[in-house]
Amino acid sequence: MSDGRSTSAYSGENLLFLTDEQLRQGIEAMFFAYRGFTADPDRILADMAYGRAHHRAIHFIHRAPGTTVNNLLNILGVTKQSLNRVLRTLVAQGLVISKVGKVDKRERHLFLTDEGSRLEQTLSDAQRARMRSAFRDAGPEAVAGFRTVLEAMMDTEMQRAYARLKETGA
Amino acid sequence: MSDGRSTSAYSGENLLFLTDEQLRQGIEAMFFAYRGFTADPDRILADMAYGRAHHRAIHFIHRAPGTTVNNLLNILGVTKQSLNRVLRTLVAQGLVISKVGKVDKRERHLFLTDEGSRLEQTLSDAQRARMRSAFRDAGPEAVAGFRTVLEAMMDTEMQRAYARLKETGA
DNA sequence: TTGGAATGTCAACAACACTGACGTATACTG
DNA sequence: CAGTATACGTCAGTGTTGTTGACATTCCAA
Repeated sequence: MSDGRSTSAYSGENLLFLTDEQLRQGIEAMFFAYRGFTADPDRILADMAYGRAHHRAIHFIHRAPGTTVNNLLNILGVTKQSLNRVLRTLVAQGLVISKVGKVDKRERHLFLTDEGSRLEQTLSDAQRARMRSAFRDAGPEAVAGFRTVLEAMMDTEMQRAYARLKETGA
Repeated sequence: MSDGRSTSAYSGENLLFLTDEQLRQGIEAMFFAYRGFTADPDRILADMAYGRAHHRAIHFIHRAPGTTVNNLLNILGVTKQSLNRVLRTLVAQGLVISKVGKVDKRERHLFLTDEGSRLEQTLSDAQRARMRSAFRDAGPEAVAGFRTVLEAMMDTEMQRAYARLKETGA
């Protein structure tokens, strides 16, 4: 280990960034960063009767207005019972509207009300502020690398979902 | 917004990577990637009576053998009662040993048993495999950027905890 | 030595995920 | 048209993980 060439760290090209120690640091960085990532919205939601699950639903309904329940289910990766519990309270509190589909009446299309939009704005402002600060500190090249690694870390279905969302927003 | 210079996208240097759209993509990338990040250990743990909290405890006990409950508490960012429940089951199942401190008998020092180490190995192998694959696909520069952004996204206390862990492992 | 701070444990409760089962309305297909 | 599949909602039960509150033990300092 003290040699520097005996660890298979060099094999044609420099693979030092793939040592177990580097991977472990990446894992721990991911853990700590995700805590920061959710900290601000969590604080805001703690005062209301909502939690992280509500935030996620609100985020993606804002992102893709008119999305169906099934679509949201696939994006969020939870069971319909779990999503339904969240959605039920959001509709009851007047943050979300559920409209029967016109072409397919089995479907329900989801929209944020004005009040729902306001909450979404408050939450995403807080989360964006932290992301912006982190991006600014790190610089554009680091940000590009950040995104590249994250995409590579997703399951392939999620890569597709992510790519679809990217397109509709750009 | 259609001008190209009116959006403050250019102000001395190129700040296009700080648009709300870019930030939103970063947020969603973080969300989807974290799901992938935890998916493999979660699958393994689902078959046992353990969950993600057990994984985290095992990870950091492995990382810093002999750590106290209080120390672990600060790293994990949960209440001591929450951690205690997890530790209790791990001790009961013989994965973790809790030793009364010699200099301060109030403290409990935590260690993995052989069986605990085996589980840790299984879990981290799975998680590392995904991380390694993502790192390899993305390349060393992207990985450096990834780490830079994640560090900037942490709370300052967590940055310190992360830095301390980095030192003890390198 | 006594009172407060630190450390850890036990108990009860809330949030949010899961499975399984069922019901209703609508769409599709032979 | 009959039968099947799909989309959505709901009830009931369970498990993990977080929370607060109450409490015991140990240490330390006034």
